[in-house]
Amino acid sequence: MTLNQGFPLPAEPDADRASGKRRDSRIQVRNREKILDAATEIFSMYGYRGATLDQIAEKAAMSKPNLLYYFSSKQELYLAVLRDILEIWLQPLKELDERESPEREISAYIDQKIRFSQLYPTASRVFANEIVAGAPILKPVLDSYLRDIVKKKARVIRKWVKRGELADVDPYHLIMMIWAVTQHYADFAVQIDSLLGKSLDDEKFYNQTRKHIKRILMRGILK
Amino acid sequence: MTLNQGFPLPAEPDADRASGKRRDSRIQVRNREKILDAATEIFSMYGYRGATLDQIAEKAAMSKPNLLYYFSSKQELYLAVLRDILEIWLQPLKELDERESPEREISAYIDQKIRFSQLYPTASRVFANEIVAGAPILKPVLDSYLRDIVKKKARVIRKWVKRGELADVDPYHLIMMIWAVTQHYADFAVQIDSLLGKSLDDEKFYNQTRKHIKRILMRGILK
DNA sequence: CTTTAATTTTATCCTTTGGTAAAATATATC
DNA sequence: GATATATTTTACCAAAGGATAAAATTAAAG
Repeated sequence: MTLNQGFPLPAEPDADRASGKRRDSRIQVRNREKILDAATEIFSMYGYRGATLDQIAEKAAMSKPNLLYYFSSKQELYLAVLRDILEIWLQPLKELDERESPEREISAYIDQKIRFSQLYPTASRVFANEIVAGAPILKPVLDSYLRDIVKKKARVIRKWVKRGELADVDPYHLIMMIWAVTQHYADFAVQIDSLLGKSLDDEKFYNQTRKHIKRILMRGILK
Repeated sequence: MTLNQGFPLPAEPDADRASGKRRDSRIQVRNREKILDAATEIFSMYGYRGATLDQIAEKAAMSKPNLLYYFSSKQELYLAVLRDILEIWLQPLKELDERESPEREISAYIDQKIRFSQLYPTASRVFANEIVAGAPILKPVLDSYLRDIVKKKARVIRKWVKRGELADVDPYHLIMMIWAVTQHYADFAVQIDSLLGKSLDDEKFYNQTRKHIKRILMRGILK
C-alpha cells in the first residue's frame, strides 16, 4: 500500500503541453472536469480506499473503462483531486501581509477560510479525510511546502505581537484554531445540519457564522 | 448500501445477560477487546468502507474467521466501535451545570474535550470519519439524542448570557467552536506533527495547547 | 478421565474491484 | 467523403474482500 510516489506537488505533471500531442480538446476538458467533480464527491464520502471507480464513473455518467481513459488509475485520479484542492486551500494563507494591521489581515483570512468551506465543502472533506487517515499521500507536502509557508506566516504574527498590536498568542496555535473552526463547518456539515437544520449554503446562516467566529476569535486575540 | 438499521444507540444489544448462555468468559472479554482496539485503529485510518477485516484481524493477531466468531459481521463490529466512542464523546457535555459559573463550567468542558483528544485520538478519528462521510450510521443519533442534549445545554449557556455572566454569544456556535478546536488536535494530529513535530502525548505541549485554547476562547466569550 | 461446550483453523464461495484488450464508434483533417 | 485519430463500449481477468461450513483443537464440568 505504498500509494505515495512521485508527488512533487504542487505543479501538474502536465508534460506535453506544446509538445507533440494536442491535448485539451473540448471534450477532453469537459470530461476530465466531470470526472474530477464526481471523484471529489465520492472520495469525500468514502476516502481513498473506500471509494470505488464504479461509483465515480456512475456519478460522472460514463463507463469505468472510459473513465480510465482519462485517468489511468485510481491513484492518479486521487492525486489530481488532491492537487486541485491543495492549491485553493493554501492560497489564502500566503496572502497574510505584515504591513497591514493584524485586525484587518486576520479578519480577512477568516473570511477567506469560511468562504472556502462554503464554496468547496466536498473538497474540504476530501482534504480532511486525507489528513485524518494520516496523510498517506500529502505527508511529504505537509512536511515541506505547508511547513515553510506556515513558518513564514508565524513570523508575521509574531511580529504583530512584538509590535503590541496583538495579544501574546502562539502563532501556530492561532493558525490551527482558525483552520479548525472554519473547516469544521464544511467537514462536519451533517452534524450541524442535525443540530440546527442549517448549512453555509444559507446565506443568512453563513454570515451569522462568519461574524460569530470572528467576534469571538478577534476578541480573544486583539489587545 | 443501507448500512444503517437497528441502531437504537446508545444501549448495547446485550440480550442474554442473565439468560441461558454464559457470556463473558475471560477469553471472550479479552478477545473482544483486542478486536475492538484493532478495529478502532483500522477504521480511523480507512473509514468503514476502506477498512478490511483482514487488516483488523491481522492487527488483532487472529484469523479472520476467528474474528467473525466474535463479531458476526463487519457492520456489527463497526457499530460496536461507534457505540463505545459515542458514550465517552458525549459524557462531558452532559455535565455542564447552569448553577456553576460559566467561567468554571466552560473551562472544565474544554479541559475534558482536549483530554479526550489526548487519550483517545484514534477514537476521535473514527468519529470524525463517520461524520465527514455524512454520518451514514450515526445520523439518527445526531438527529435525536445529540440534538436533545445540545438543545438542553444551549439553554444553559443562554441563561448565563441573560444573567450577564457571558458575552452575547450564540450557544450553538460556541459549542461547535469548542468541538472544532479540541477535536482538531486529535483528528489532524499528522498535520500538527508536520508543522510542530509535537503531539498531545507530549505533556508539555498538551498543557500549552490546553491553556492557549482556553485563553483565547475565554477571553472571547467572557464579559 | 470423559463428555460437552467453546474456540480456532482450514478450505472454500461468491461478489466486488481495479485494471486491460480489443473491437466499435465518433470526430477531425485533408 | 476517405483516412487517421480520438473516444467509447463490450467482454474479460485476477486479486481482494466479506462471509460460511465443517473439521480440528482447546477448555470446562462432572
